Amino acid sequence: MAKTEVASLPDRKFVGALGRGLDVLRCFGPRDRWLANQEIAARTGLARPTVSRLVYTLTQLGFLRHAHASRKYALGSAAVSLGYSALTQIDIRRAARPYLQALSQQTNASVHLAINDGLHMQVIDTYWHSAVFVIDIGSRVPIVTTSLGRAYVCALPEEERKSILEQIRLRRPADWPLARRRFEQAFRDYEQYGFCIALGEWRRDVNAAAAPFDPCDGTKPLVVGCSGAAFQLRPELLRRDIGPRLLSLVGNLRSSIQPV
Amino acid sequence: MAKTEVASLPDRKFVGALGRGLDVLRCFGPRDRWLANQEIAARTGLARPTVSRLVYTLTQLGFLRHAHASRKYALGSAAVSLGYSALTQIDIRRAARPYLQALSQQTNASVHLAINDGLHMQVIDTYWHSAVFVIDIGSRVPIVTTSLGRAYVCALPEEERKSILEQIRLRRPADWPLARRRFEQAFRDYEQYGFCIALGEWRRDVNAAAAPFDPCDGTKPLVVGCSGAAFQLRPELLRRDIGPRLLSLVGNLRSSIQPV
DNA sequence: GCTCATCGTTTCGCTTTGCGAAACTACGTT
DNA sequence: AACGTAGTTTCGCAAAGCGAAACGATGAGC
Repeated sequence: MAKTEVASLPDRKFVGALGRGLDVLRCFGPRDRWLANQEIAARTGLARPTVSRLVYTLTQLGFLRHAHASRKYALGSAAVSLGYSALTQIDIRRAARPYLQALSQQTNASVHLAINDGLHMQVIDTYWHSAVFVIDIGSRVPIVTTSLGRAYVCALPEEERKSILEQIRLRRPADWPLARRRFEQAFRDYEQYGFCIALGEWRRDVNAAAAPFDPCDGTKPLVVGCSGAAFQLRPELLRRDIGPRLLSLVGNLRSSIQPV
Repeated sequence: MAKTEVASLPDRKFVGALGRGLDVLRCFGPRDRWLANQEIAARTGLARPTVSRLVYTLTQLGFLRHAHASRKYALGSAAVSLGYSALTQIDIRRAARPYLQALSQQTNASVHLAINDGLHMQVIDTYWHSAVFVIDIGSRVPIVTTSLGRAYVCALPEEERKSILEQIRLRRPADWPLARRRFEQAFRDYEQYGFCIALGEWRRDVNAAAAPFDPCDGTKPLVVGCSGAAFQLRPELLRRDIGPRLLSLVGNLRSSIQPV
């Protein structure tokens, strides 16, 4: 009765204190760069003294840093390090760089490489020409309304796909009917052409196409996407030109990492 | 007596289990992408059952992922996410991009933006022309032997500088006499010119210069550096041309973020 | 096939951790 | 000055979670 939810799960293997600490770290994001102790407590549902200690620990270890003026915390350099260590492990990123750059130049549009994290896609590399519409490295975009997200979901095995869609349904029941129809269309596109398209759904006046890339090493698929102003990337262009280019990019990428 | 070192520090505020879990995460790096349970145990000095539980917890939360084949672990997508969340918080990075790119083109050399993490500098953005010598985003370079590291240390307030140098001394007592002389030279450079230089110390045939940038918001200084083949970036060029360019870059950067 | 070695997981009892109510402190505000 | 608010510290106690040892799984050597 002391514990609220964990009581039902007497998982002896799970180290609670570590989980709570990581929950604290997860509170921080592009939206919430600086958080006070109490905001963290509110978000995580932890008692304030607990938060106080966790934050102290995380600060000691460099995962958080403290702004004395505002009495708030932000992610620290150890978090950056960790993320980059994680990043360099994705060596596809490095292999893909020249291809992305080339595609960006050929199409005069932005090109992105993204991985999945929960119900978002996280952009891990990007090239853009016009600075009008910028998704920088590190941006996160929703899975439902973007071509990046859809291509990812389409590439998943049946079971995982259902699981993700179910989570999306639960998250926003109101939007589900529309989202579902759109996704089914995307899935037909994917089966027929091998890539997905989204027209002005996430941001008005931004069209995009994306194709998945399965590294075939047991890890989750990555996605390569191309996006730009709607008046530039007309649906026909995306379908006839950009989409096939994405597919050929993915093909090149595959053969360039295969020998290794 | 159960605890080895923590016993002397009865720090009631420090949450040990969290610290241990983060230690596990820190084992992973560009060098060690895949680690087995026991390797982690060896590195962290934790008992194997403990590692087993921590790893289980971290995997549950997406910070590690498991390769069934090799029975090893690697950093997972949550780690990438966290790092990127941390990254986007450094908005100087975004502001600096065009300047870095321009400098790289002007000098035909590699340009880096780096932050400090412990006794290393972590590269958070990079531009290069020749692919001969590549420090990719996410690379970590030592603090002692690189211009990036020295510029950082030089820019620190007296007390912190001493603390870092002390750590370096303790880490590698044998190298200290040389490191010290080199650093003192770098410090004179810094005081006189505002930037630091390193000639072939970290990698033979690679020369570099770097200048610190203090964001003046209480956070640690960043460093901008320029490096390239020794035959191209001769000492005189670094001192007369590249160095001043770095200073002007830093100045531009400052004025471009000041209004915001 | 059998044994032995190695690595990972699970069990289990004991100690210590580390949680949370409440008290305390430090600021800012009315 | 009194009050409100956010953060920290105290303290007693439940239980978290650590580590020795047992167990299980996998692979090598013969």
